[in-house]
Amino acid sequence: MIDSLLDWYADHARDLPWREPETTGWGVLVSEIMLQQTPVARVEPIWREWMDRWPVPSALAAETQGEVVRAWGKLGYPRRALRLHAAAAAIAEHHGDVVPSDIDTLLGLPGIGAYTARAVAAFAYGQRCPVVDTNVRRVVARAVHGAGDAGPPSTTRDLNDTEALLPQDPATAATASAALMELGALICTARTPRCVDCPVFADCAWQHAGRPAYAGPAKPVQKFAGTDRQVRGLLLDVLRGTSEPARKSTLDLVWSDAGQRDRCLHSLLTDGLVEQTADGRFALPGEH
DNA sequence: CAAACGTGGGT
DNA sequence: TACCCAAGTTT
Repeated sequence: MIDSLLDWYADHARDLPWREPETTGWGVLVSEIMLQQTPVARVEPIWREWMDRWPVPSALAAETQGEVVRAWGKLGYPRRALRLHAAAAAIAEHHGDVVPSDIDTLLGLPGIGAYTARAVAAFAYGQRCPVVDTNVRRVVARAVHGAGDAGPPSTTRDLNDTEALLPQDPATAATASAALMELGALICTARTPRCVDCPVFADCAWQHAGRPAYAGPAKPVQKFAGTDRQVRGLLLDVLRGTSEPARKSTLDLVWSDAGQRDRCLHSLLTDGLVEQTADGRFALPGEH
């Protein structure tokens, strides 16, 4: 199964810039953080800007938090920008401005969890370690277990299942990890899998089982309209758009419910995404 | 472990 | 038009 997957990947992998051989560990790390819960198409232009502007961790660390949040643009989940900024500072300070290759060391950095640590180890440093994201979990659920979709995550089982698929050679294993993710992104998709084009079709347990429907618990659907997330986004969007601090009265225009609006502004202050100036206005952090 | 956390494109 | 969903992490 892995051999046909590798053949397919060699022919069909997207030409994503962070996959170029010359990409540094820093480039890979930035891409992985940006790609968390965020589509490739939206990440690519921002990633290019960041690499031009901040080619090494210390360059990013030298910026204010506010400038980093502004440059994050509308990628979403802007706390990622703050954490990446903090990770860059730690890498510059404690790791010689080079992204660590050790998984446990990576896990100690802000914003880097089980997925991202292994993705960096594999894709930047060619290590043989299971890289489990939502794509891989879905591919494994179908191709290996014959289920219609992945059930709730189970860290140990997911890691073991994925590790069992990896070739022994580290560099090939890293490519296989990328290929599993690519298959999930392009062919073995969540909604309408393109099984007619699948390189693993002949070995797929889901096909052999007659493509049974997903039997597990329903996945919770995440609301957005009217939530604090939307209001926080609206508030932050105002501050990203101005170099001058904004008055409270300006921010009040983005949402009619005063209680919710104030709660959200307060949570942004708590998160460090917004700061209040000496004269009581509001701005992105570190820019006044 | 569940819930919070942005945003916008595809179906 | 709604709803689904996208390379997760943190609390």
